[in-house]
Amino acid sequence: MKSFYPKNGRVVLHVDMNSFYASVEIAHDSSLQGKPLAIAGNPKERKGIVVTCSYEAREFGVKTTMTVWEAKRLCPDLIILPPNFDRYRQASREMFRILQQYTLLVEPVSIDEGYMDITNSHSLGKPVNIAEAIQQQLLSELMLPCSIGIAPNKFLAKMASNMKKPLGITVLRKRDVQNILWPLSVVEMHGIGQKTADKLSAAGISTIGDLANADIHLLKNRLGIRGIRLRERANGTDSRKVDPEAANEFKSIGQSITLPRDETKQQVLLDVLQKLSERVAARMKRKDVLGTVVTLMIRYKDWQTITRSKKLAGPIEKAEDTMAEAKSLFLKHWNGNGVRLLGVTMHDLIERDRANVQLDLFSYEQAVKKEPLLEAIKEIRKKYGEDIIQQGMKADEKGLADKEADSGQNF
DNA sequence: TCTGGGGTCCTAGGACCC
DNA sequence: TCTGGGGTCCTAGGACCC
Repeated sequence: MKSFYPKNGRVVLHVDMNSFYASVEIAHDSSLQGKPLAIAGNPKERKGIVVTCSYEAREFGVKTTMTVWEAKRLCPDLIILPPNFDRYRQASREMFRILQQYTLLVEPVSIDEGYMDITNSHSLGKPVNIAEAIQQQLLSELMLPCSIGIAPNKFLAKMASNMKKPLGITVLRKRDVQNILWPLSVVEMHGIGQKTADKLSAAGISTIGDLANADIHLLKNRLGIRGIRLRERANGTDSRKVDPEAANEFKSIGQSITLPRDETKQQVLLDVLQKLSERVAARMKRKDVLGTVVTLMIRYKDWQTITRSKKLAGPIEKAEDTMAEAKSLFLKHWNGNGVRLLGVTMHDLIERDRANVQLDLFSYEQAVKKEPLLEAIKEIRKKYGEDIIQQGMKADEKGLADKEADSGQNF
């Protein structure tokens, strides 16, 4: 019997939960079954946009990101529930636990979707049978429907899972790309939004097939390196590995909030900033990381949005430090106009263990300015032992000792 | 009554260094 | 004397996704 993908091919699944938040609510309260349901913020706090909705609601034309009043107009009987993220996170954990029963090569992408590499899971059966088993188990144990794409790489698996909803299973082989993918509009492609679609359209590229066969230099000119990559994807090529660790390597932690009304009072805004800083610091603490770049986001009442960031001399973790940086950015850049949204984000995160070493290197740099160099180096040695001191630092130590306390030195 | 909140990745210009 | 080019860091912002 021929294997599913011959010659070193891989078998990747993309599991995509169907209208996840709404499905979790229905699983939690069966009286919602079969009714038009939307998960949305409170319209009185002007956060009233639809985050997810049930398929019954979709039949009325209700869509994600629609305002609540718009959705209500289309579907007067629409049931609206506020999001319960703790409940969704719990359901998400249970869902990934099930996926991991099939293979440990599971890469969560978001709360409700993930990739699986089942290339070497022959013993579980054929890919389609594995997908069916996963879909059935999620449905019977969690009462949550999903769609699954089966393909030789992540991009095609993602495109495949999107083709049949709800409860679909779609196989997309590389040889199907021409027939199935190429006729579609470029905006259907994962990674292409309206802006990029407009740019492509201006260049005479409207279908995925056009993109697959477009001139490489033209794409490079218009879209940069993304253009090259998108063209490869349009040809069914994607070499990204399924990486179970990817979800743990997050790059930033931020909090933002849309204010109840456009706000011009400085003290009120600073109070909001304080709350945001506290929450960011709490999350950094929970994740055992420190941050070295802080970004402030201000959205004005006219929707104009600015971000202002600062690279710090050393990593920070405390709420008061985060607040101090956010506040100084705010006072420096706020133009006095009504503010609609404020956000605080920490980037360039490092794990606490490594951060401690870096903190001491930082204080070492400071110490260099005042103390004899070799003393400061000995201090650090004593604390961490020889091996933790980087090669470069040892090299620098020699040079520095010769020069005496040259405060311009940087590690 | 338009427009949430959490992210990632990429680009581009200026500073600075060699 | 009139003037290169590459690399990295920092900052701001755009595009996209769920």
